[in-house]
Amino acid sequence: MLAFLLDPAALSGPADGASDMHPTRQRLISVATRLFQQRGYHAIGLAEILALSETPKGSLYHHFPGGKPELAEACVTRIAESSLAAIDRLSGSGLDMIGFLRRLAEVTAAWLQRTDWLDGSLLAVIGQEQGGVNGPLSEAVRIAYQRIEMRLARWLMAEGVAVARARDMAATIIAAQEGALVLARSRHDAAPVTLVTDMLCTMVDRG
Amino acid sequence: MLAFLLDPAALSGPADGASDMHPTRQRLISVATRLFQQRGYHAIGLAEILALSETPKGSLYHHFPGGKPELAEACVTRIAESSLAAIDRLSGSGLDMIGFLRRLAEVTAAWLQRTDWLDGSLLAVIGQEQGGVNGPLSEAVRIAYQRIEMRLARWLMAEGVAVARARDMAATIIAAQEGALVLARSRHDAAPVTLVTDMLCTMVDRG
DNA sequence: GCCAGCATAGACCGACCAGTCTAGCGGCGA
DNA sequence: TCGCCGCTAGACTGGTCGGTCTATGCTGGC
Repeated sequence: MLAFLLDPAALSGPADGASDMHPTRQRLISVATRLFQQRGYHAIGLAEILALSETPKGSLYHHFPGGKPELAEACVTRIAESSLAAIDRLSGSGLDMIGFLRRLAEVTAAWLQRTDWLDGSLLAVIGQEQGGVNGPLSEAVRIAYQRIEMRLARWLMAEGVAVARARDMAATIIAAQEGALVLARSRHDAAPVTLVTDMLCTMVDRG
Repeated sequence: MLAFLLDPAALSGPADGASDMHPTRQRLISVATRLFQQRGYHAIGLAEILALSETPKGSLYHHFPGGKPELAEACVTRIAESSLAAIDRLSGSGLDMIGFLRRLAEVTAAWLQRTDWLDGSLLAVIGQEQGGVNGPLSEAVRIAYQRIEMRLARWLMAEGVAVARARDMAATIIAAQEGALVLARSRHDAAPVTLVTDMLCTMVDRG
């Protein structure tokens, strides 16, 4: 979910401990992530990824022998790690829970508008497309959500929320944000993000 | 969103005023809806739809001259109309708002488990895949969400909610439910649906 | 300078895609 | 009985898909 804190700029930011990654690999993941999160996994052909990233096909299969699925998996993992880093950044910035949620809504709304509603949640779109299919890709999405949820819960616990409740609240926050994103993109209107955030704030407020 | 009240059985139920529709057309929409909501628009080939519905290609293009996009549009519209009918049915059954949300959660959880997490929200997956693309298909999704939201808001108003607040609450309910569905499918666990419903109930309770 | 390897480069392939087209079925009105 | 027409039927096509393969840089260690 915090996935949508990310824009292409953030993707190549220092938050990702990926400076040691081969530039071609990095470029492929970056371009593929953007395309996948805009139109999903199946709608994007390798040709488009290769053209936009100015990479020949041979390089793709050198860095990702598993082809398209492996590349998508790398994108999912990358999004997860960037999200974890974003949570850590916020948790170290002195914001309380309400402040965090408000800030998240601001960033999300700005991102949606800036990308002209083109970008969406990579995890949501790939997760939905893979559906019940039990492949490594849907497994990667599941793990990504789980990791984000746990990190979020850990922070909520540090803010004084009880253990069991923290897990539940984290899942609720992620679900509500993802849904708001779906609706906001369809309507070309950031209002759902704000509305959902209001609700989350009262939830957090009451414990 | 109430989209997910629907399973294949419900789709061919009497709730749809489509008894006058040509059986082939009906069969195509029914099968295509199920496939699309499981794996999205682009992952499903016509061959699969035709095989499962035992329909030759000529018939598809007879009933849907616009081809795959027109078929998908019909699926979206059908989902919207079934959702409206479902809302009307519930609003006439004497349930209060909390009762409605609880019932929705029950039905959704049961549906997810029964379909082994294969089925998802047609509107969400197609909306995400189409992204910012301004085609008739994404427009159909937008309109579907809008119609569902308005019908839901109308009912909330009948339950005593103020006009402006009803619209906001309706959007929030849809967003939260859609997000819960995304997370639940990925985790193969209906808990997010319950969690989100708890939050929605307190929202509705406080007005 | 030379070799070894990683990495680039893109021609090429069979499979599959959505969509077109012609042919034929079957029931109903004249 | 005949002809019409809504509908079925599926062969066929051009294009695109993901993936493979061979050839060619390019560069750091010797």
